[in-house]
Amino acid sequence: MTAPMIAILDDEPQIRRMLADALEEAGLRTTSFSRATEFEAALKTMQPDVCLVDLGLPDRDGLTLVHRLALESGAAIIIISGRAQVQDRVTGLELGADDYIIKPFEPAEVVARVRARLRQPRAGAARSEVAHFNGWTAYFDRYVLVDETGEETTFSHAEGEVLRLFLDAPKRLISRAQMQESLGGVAGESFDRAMDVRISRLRTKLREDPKNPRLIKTIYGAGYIFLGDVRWG
Amino acid sequence: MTAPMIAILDDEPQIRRMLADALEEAGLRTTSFSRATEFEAALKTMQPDVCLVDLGLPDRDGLTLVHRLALESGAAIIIISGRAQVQDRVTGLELGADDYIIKPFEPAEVVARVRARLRQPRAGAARSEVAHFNGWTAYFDRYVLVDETGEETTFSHAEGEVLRLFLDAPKRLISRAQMQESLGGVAGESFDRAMDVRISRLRTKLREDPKNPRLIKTIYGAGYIFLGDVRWG
DNA sequence: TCCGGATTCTTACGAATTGTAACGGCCGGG
DNA sequence: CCCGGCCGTTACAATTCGTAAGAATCCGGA
Repeated sequence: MTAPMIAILDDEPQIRRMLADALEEAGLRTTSFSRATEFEAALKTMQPDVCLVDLGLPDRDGLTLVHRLALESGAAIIIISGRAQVQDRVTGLELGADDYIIKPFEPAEVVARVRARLRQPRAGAARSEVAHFNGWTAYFDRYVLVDETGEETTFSHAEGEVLRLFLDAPKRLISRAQMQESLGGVAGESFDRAMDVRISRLRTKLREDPKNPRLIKTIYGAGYIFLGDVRWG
Repeated sequence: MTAPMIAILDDEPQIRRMLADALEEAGLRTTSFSRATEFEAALKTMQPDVCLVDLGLPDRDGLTLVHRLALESGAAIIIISGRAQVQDRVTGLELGADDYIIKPFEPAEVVARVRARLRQPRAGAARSEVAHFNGWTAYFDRYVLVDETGEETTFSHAEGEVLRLFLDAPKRLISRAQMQESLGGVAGESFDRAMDVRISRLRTKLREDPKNPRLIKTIYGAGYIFLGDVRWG
């Protein structure tokens, strides 16, 4: 497991230095850029986990850059800026930044905020279509489920939706309402039964013992919990 | 598609109001709490997407609460605090908060920061909920109770609520009133009987001798005491 | 010690929730 | 047009859990 990579974009050398020192001391890797063009070129080959971006760049409008980053890269974005107005902060965040730090800043706080970003699972990082859990492997692109002996079963689209929901939030209660929402059903009505059936079918494919389900657990009156150690990729 | 739910915890009514107004105007749902105990009780049934937590609470240490939240709930946590020292911010963030806003704040910025949190996919906080006591092991995530010989019994959600209450406060008197509150029952009514039944069923699963209960002791006219050496984890 | 009222325990029952088998409509490929 | 898989619906079984009711227990006062 290599250390997370933090990209720094700032035109003032001493600020780059200060940030890089603090972050590296915290056990993170860094790369610094002084101009947006360099930075963008580097992004084609590099995938940083967090980008620290100064808004006051000479060669490009910082906010546009932030917006593009937010849309295209999977990295978390932290703006570092001398512009302290509330309106600046709001627009920065609305354009997709994850945090906004005002100059002058304390390196320790920057490190803490970077760490907070690293705790989040990365969003855009091209989500894998393969998940492993408790001896099973699910290939969502092929709609195939493989058990530990290598035997294959296919699952349908509807079953896959439910399975993905579980694998995205393992060991957490998923309420019926949440499930309906995710599965695009209209509340109330007899859609409840449809959901039950989906889950029932999925349980069958996972060879669950009806009396003692190990993976998909029902919480009466509340929802479901998927117990399983999930690893994507 | 229901709007995301934001939980607000602050002891000052006017701040709660200000936050709730701003967030609701932005199309989000809110629930407010003035005390940590209320808040924690509500979390058992509710799953907010973001929690706004004031650190200066009268009835509990805010940082401890934040730490527990970060470990156990999947929600994003934003601290709102009057304490403006860098050190405060760093420890808050290190303990698991996702953001740290200093009072006095601009509602617009809070909304923008909440939105930034909502853009992230929720992390799957897999808390291991295991407690050992007197030869028994309770797995709350699996709703399973294992005795010293390894034999398994499942317990229901309602039973689990009671058991958790006991394990959280061993060797302490738990009054009926407290129990009703924690179990979400409305006072008065005939909910008393329901509680009796829950405890009765739990006693059966724990193989208590009705004449001589070793674990769940009744204090006539007062409540119950759970005797048992509890170790979590 | 004995008695009576209050409190708590347990059993039985029924309403609500959830599981699953069976049926039938829909759709795409021969 | 037929066939087969997918998927929602229906119907009925199984589980959970609150309520009612009677039994058991506790405690203070005679």
